This record gives sequence, structure tokens and C-alpha cells, in this order.
Amino acid sequence: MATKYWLMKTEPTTYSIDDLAKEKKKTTTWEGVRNYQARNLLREEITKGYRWLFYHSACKEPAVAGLAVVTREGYPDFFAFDPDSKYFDAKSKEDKPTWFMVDVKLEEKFAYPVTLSELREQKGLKDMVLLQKGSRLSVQPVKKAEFDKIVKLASKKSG
DNA sequence: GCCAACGTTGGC
DNA sequence: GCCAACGTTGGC
Repeated sequence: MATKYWLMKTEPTTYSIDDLAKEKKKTTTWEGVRNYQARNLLREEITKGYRWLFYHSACKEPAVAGLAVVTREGYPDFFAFDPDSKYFDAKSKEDKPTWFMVDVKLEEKFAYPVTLSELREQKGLKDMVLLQKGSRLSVQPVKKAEFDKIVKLASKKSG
């Protein structure tokens, strides 16, 4: 059974959950993933309806900022074909794309983000890919129990 | 800004 | 196909 829960990283200075909240229909393309392992996950594992933990990385307070849902399964990252895009990659051809992306919609912005240090405090989350040493993958599978736990933590903080 | 961990590149 | 050098990620 394929996992239906994922975590995606983004640097809030590049693209934050507030940026997503401002989008038309709160939906955006998730382009610019330039790592083969993450690409394979986008292309082969992730499909419409799967849910994401929206994670802010490389910032003051790394944290799960909210929840999102995939609205379109993996398709060629057309930003790679555009020489004016910062994600341009001459090696990726339209008839044989190297890179893939999905579309994603905001479900919920947490009133109180669940910070990385809080995640580390949770016994039940020890095995999360995110918390493993040297884990840099920007697209990560998450177990249902882990996903549920983090949602619960967020609601506890706001309540 | 530092630096550990990891991925990619390229010479051989 | 090995592996050193280099580049990137991302927490601290």
C-alpha cells in the first residue's frame, strides 16, 4: 500500500505557506525539485488526494506550518524548459523530461506551527524521515500515525 | 556564518 | 567504475 502522507520542504523566503494562502484557489505548481530521489517520488508515488505536511526549512524556526493536498499527480516540470526560469535545465527535453512536479492546494495554515524542536520531543516521531541525521530530501514519506500526531499537536497548541 | 552530511561531477 | 573535489542543504 502506497503511503498517502508526505512532507514537503520549502524555504519560506522562497515560498511560504502565506504565499500559498494568497494564491488563486490556494493552489500552486510545485516546481523546482531538482533531486532524483525526490523526482522519483513525485513521478511515481504521489497522486491526487494525497496529503502533505507543509514544512518551512532553513529559517529561524523550522516548523510544520500547515497542511496541503495534492490536486494534480506528477507531470513534467515545464519550468525546466524555460530559459528565463531559475529552474531551467537544458538537459531536460520536452519529449523526455528529466524533472517532474505536482500541483498542491492549501488545506490549513496552522495557527501555531509545530516546530522542529517540538517534533524532536515526541517519542512517537523518532523514526520520521525528517528527524534522521543528514536527512535532506525535500519530498518525504510520512506514516499515517506521524501525520495524525502532528495534526493533533497543532490543534492542541491552538486550543 | 559554520559545518556536517549528502549528492553530483569529472578525471583517470 | 572509482573516488576526490566541489556544490548544496539545512540545522544550529
